[in-house]
Amino acid sequence: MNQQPLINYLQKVLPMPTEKAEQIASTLQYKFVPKGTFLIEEGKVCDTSYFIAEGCARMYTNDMDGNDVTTMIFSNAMFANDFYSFFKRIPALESLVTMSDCETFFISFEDLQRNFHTIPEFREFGRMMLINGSFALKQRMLSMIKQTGEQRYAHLMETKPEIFQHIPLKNIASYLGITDTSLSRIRRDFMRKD
Amino acid sequence: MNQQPLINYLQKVLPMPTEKAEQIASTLQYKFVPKGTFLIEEGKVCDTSYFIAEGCARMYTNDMDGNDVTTMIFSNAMFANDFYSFFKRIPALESLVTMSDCETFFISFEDLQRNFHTIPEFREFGRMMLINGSFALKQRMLSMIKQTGEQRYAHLMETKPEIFQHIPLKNIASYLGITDTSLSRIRRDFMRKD
DNA sequence: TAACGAACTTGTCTTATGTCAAGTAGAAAA
DNA sequence: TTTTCTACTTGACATAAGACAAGTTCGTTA
Repeated sequence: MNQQPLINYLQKVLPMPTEKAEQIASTLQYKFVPKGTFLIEEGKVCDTSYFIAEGCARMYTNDMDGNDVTTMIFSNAMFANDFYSFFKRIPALESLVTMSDCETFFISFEDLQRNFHTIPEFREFGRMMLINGSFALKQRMLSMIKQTGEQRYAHLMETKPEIFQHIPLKNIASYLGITDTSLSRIRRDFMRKD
Repeated sequence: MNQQPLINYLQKVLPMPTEKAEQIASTLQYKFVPKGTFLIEEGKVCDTSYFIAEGCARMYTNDMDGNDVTTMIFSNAMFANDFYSFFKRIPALESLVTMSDCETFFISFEDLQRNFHTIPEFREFGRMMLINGSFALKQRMLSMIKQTGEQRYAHLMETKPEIFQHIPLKNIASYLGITDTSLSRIRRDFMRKD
């Protein structure tokens, strides 16, 4: 239950004095979460927010044909949440499941609201996290328009190589917007190049 | 300078007493913006936020090959902004240009920050707008994964038919993630069906 | 040990979409 | 009026990626 990764994350998103970061960190509770645990379940209101200090999780939903589509991949030092369900208090449209044993710090909706009202830095931190999340989403959306599946794969390999150790390729494929068949061929071609 | 669309929008995003909405609305200033005006310019810090009460605008950026890619289309009763540039005080990566004469209400970064600190409802409104924006972005990203260009076109025709009167098809095509050639064929096939 | 199932690969064929180039139409400029 | 430009369309061909089906590999269960 080393809080350092959480403190570092808080300060990275919104520069603030270490004491403030420690104060905020102390409002989250440590929890070990084994592989295969659902942190968010589709259809239920998401009322806990998880910081994944160590480990890896996958958010997914089903499309009209019932196919499992990975919508987001969380790994070391990221906040995992369905903000839409969390803040609007409506059933989540997606599920979140751990893909490895995880070291997490969590906070309930109530405690988070209290923080919002009592710690201005937390408010700012929350805003920055939403803005950063939106930016990442927009970049990913643009990569769907501007790049090929192969380019998206190469980028993912560079930026988050660790996820390939925990997440099946078929799930990574849907995250990249391609089929598992295509990903398999892309990987074969990559092997041959190197 | 009828503020009603703005007041309606505020209350739609975050239900609040009409007096509160009117108070917030009074912190924005009316401005008529002719077609072809840049509200945000790539490379400059975005320090004004615009509510487009009436009219239509297009956000775009250039990809590596120098192609113009439409990243977002704003029309009646929407807030147009580059939050990433606005809140982080860094140069915008995109430009925003009006595609028709527009009736707008704008607010400066300073006034908005003041509102954040003095009007709790405004703070909540801002948070909700960010969350709604993220949700829309995620849906659009998923539509790039799960749907064909034709399906995305059909959806856009249903939800924002008005933009086809002001925005050239080539710009709409890049927004849909297809080429203008493909959009032209999709539209031809649609004509034949009906 | 054998059987099974999930993850992954590969072959074949199809399809959506892109690329490039030529052509049309209408508005704006000369 | 003629010219020019931009938006848009269309044809011919190329390519990325999907669909489907048949393996292969490997860990788990019986």
